[in-house]
Amino acid sequence: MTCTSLANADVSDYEMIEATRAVLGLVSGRWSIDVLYLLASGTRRYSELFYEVGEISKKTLTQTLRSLQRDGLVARRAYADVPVRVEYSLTPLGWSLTGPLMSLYEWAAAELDGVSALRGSVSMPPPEGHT
Amino acid sequence: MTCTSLANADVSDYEMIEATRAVLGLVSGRWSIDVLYLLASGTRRYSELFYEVGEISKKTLTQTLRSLQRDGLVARRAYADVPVRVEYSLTPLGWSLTGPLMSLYEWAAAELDGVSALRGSVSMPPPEGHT
DNA sequence: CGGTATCCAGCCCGATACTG
DNA sequence: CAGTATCGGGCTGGATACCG
Repeated sequence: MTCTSLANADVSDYEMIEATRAVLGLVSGRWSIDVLYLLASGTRRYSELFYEVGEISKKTLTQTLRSLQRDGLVARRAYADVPVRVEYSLTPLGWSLTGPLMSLYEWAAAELDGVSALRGSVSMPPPEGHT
Repeated sequence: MTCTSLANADVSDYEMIEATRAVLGLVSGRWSIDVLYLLASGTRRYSELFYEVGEISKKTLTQTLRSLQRDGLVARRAYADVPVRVEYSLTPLGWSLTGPLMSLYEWAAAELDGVSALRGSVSMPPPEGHT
């Protein structure tokens, strides 16, 4: 079976593939992770996200936000103030996803040791020559 | 800090974002997960993967394999037999990644319960609550 | 401030055909 | 069997300008 690291060996490969890929799809956007992590540290206004993410365009930030919103990971709240104010935050579902996401980070930190190998492009020192 | 769900609150947001995105990058190919899960259940020949993955093209399968290979997740082994034979398998690093990947699947199974909420890609026929 | 509209570039992926 | 070569299409994301 596939899952030696877990107990539920009764689910099909196909089901795991589909589901895993679907989850990956939720955060596959170029900036999804950035937005998720930023919102994990607190509610933000649109312009705060725009500034803090860095090089993102407004169009793409909006797209990213809408996508996360549609998937139920992020909540949008608009206030009728006169310079308009909109705040984004993580939903409970969004929060729950930070766990699995952290396990990916943990893996990187443990296996790739400091992530230095990941910056730019991943170049692993070959544990043994592959022919 | 950001990580209320974990203990290591001493790493920067930036570092987590970079690392998490890097890991995501390793498996971001359309077929990476399929290949990884398939290889997780045992070594396969090229043609076996080609058949088992389903709708993938040879070019894309090769690309996916090369990418996973470059990242150190998959090992390639060629035999000089006369109908050429090539076998692919997971490296220890590849194996170690199946854990974090499973936690993504677990999340989907727990939070999305049937994956129906996952846009378009996953078409679950009739929801006959299995628990 | 918080977006849209429009145009455009790059990348990933597929189909088909050919090769050692 | 296990690829490579070539052409092409769709989708994501960027730049800029404009709007309530």
